[in-house]
Amino acid sequence: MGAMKVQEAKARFIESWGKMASDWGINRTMAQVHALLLIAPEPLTADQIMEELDISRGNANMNVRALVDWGLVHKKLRNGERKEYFCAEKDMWTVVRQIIINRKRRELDPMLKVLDEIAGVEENCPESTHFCEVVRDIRKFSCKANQTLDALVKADSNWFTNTFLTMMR
Amino acid sequence: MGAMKVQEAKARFIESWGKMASDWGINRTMAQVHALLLIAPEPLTADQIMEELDISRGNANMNVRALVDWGLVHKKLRNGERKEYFCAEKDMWTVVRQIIINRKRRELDPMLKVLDEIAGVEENCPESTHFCEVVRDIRKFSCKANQTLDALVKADSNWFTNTFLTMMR
DNA sequence: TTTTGTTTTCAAAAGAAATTGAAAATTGTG
DNA sequence: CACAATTTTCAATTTCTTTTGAAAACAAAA
Repeated sequence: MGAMKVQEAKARFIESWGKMASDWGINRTMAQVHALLLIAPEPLTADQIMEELDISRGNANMNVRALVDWGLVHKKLRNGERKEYFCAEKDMWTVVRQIIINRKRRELDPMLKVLDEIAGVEENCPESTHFCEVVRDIRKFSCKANQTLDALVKADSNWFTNTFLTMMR
Repeated sequence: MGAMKVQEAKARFIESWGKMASDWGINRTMAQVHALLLIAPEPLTADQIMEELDISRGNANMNVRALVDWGLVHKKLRNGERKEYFCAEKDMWTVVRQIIINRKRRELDPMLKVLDEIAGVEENCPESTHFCEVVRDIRKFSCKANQTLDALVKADSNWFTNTFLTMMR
């Protein structure tokens, strides 16, 4: 069997990255734009993104901006040019760290807040006692996960790949 | 400020659990059924789930079955009764482990397979060289994540809460 | 200031996903 | 077997999400 052509490989990468993201509750197009910029050797303009992915200007704009908000894509300006160029953060550890930071803030933190509040429910019958037990257990666990993620975010790339993973053997 | 009433707290828990899940690409109702069973002191029937969450029979059936497939809910039969009862796995470590196992199999594994395939693309121009670099970097990272998750799944609850998290300080 | 190139917005349309509910299938019981 | 209780299925519907594209806003240059 012959080796795959680079154009086919790129298309497969963009498709899979998008599929994976949408499984994880992230807009498919946002992930495809991210994938496209990850494998682009040079920064791209909005027009190039529209062209490559065959999407509208509004869509391209929205999703590029979301990626910039997530800290996964950077805006680049070239002197003498009015167009904006975009390029993806290529360091995988930084990419993962940014994703952890964002999802933690948007999803884990609000859940922890709710758990805190409902853990203080009045406990005056067997039903509420059982409820409190379950909630406190989940709360304890979530706090640990929270701490772990904080530590991971602070850790640097080498620490992660070397120390942490060797230990995991 | 007075303590929250248990009925309100339960409703808040079910709502938040569902919200969090849908952010993560999981059917909201599936998570609400899960939340309901987590805080139910006794196993519930399909009819009780329909009643509590105000959903249709078909919906209740689909989502309970999905939860059983995920290993998060167990079917219980009472002798002399034809109805099926359902109760949630209450051990949080088991819950998290099951979720990791399922999502890994459904989403990480297929992505790794694609990365393997496209990492072998023919490398005969600067463009394909850059592409290969990026893909191999992502692949290396994903393999590490994969190993880490495997180790986590094998680890037991105490190991997680004690060893791992203490180290994370 | 006016023109021109570029980005942003957002209401409407299209598309995807979840839900319903009634019919069909299944399963235990007399 | 026939009956009754229960679960499962799935086409039609509803609901939620994403995308489009044209108009508005913006910003650099003339």
